[in-house]
Order: sequence, then C-alpha cells, then structure tokens
Amino acid sequence: MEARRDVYQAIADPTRRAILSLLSLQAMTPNAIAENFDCSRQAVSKHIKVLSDCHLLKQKQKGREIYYQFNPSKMKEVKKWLHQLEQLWESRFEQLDEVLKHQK
Amino acid sequence: MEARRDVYQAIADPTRRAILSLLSLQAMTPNAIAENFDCSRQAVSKHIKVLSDCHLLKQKQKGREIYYQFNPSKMKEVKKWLHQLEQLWESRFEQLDEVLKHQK
DNA sequence: TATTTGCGCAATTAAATGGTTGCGCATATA
DNA sequence: TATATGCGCAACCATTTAATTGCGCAAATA
Repeated sequence: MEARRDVYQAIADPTRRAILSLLSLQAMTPNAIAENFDCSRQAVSKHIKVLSDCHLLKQKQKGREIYYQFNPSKMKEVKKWLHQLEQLWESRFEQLDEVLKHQK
Repeated sequence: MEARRDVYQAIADPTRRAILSLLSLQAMTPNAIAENFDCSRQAVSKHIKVLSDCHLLKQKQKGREIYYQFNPSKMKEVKKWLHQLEQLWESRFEQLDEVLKHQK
C-alpha cells in the first residue's frame, strides 16, 4: 500500500467513495465513519490514509479525536480530465474535416 | 484480472486514461494504439478489454482489424457522482443550520 | 494514579492488477 | 496454396491492494 497514490486510484474503491460522500456532509472521526460500514476501524483508517495522502481530506485534531472532512479542491483534477475528454470527443468531427480537406 | 470491473477502476490506470484520450479523437486498432505507448500490443489489448468490459469503448470489425472508439455515455456515471458529491458538499451548511435549529 | 478509549503504525495474508510469453484462429497477401 | 499479419485468449509472474491482527502512545475518565 505504497506506490500509486493519486485521486483516480483513490476514488476507484467503492468504500472510499462512500467515505467521501459521508465526509462531504460533515467532519467525522475514524470510529464514527467505521460505524457506517461493516468494516473494521483499521480498514477505514487505511482508506483515510489513502484519501489523505492525495489531499482529498482535511483533518482537525480535537483532543485525542481527529475529525476528517472532505477537501473538494483536489477533485478538480478528475473534473478537468473528464471535461478535456469531452472536448476531445466533440472535436473529433473537426479532425475528420481536416483529414477530408487534406485528402482533396 | 477479473473481479471488479467498473468505470472508476477502469480510469484509475494512467495508461487506460491515455488510451481513452486517443480513442476519443479517432477509432484505432490495438496495434495502432500500442505504437503510441512503450508497451506491448498484448498489454494494450488487456487494457482494451478492461475498458470494453465496462462499456467505455465501442468496436467495429473491419476485416481482420478491429477499430475501437471511445463511448462517452458510460462516463456519465463518474460525472454524475462528482456532481452529487459537490451537491452534498454545498448542502452541508444547510445541515448545520438544521442542527443549530434543533439545538435551540 | 489506574484504566479506558481513540488513534496511527507495522507485520501478515489473500486477492487483484499489470505485464509478459506462447498459442490458435481468421483474414490478408505472395 | 503457402506465408505473413492482426487479434483474442490462457498461463504465468511480480507487484499492489485491501483487510486483519497486534502493538504502543496520548488523551480522557474513574
């Protein structure tokens, strides 16, 4: 659990997506998050680590409790890529036009 | 290479994202795609299989050649999820309002 | 102060992933 | 018809992943 660590890989796991949804509504501690899944606290903590490592979470320490919350800014990367893909897809007709033009 | 097979897992791999970008511009055969990466034809074929399995690609047989092209409709799932996450994030203040209201 | 609780970290394990090689089949080409 | 080419499939391998268990530390509580 070390190597690749980007936003795409982070949201590939369904549990992590669910955690993100939870934490987008309110900051929560690892134990509180784990209660929402049939999954151990440690398993959740590992998911939190993956999400934190790619800056999808912010944390705030409160005594011995750590509240995690969704950090939306890093999700822009995915959004941007989806948009670019859409742009490419829409521009393919122009490309075809270019090709036909050159074939004349 | 069998179990999970959804759009999120498909776009988690950087090579597959690059393939999608390529194929969004024009339909291509596996060999043609492989020429764009330093990666064997078989490796590309496996990526194509993953992408096809979750309906991110369409294919058209032309003799012994198979042209693959991007299928944008399935990407809506990711787009939709991102949008919903955004909505949740924006609604969190209302939730807080609710909580404060009930605390009075 | 003694005990409980919340948490991150390290080690272990089973399964999934990405890649390679070798194969067979169908379609082209000589 | 014989050979070359494009492709998918199966077997295999190294690495990564997700999860568990056990641990130690700091903060809360008795």
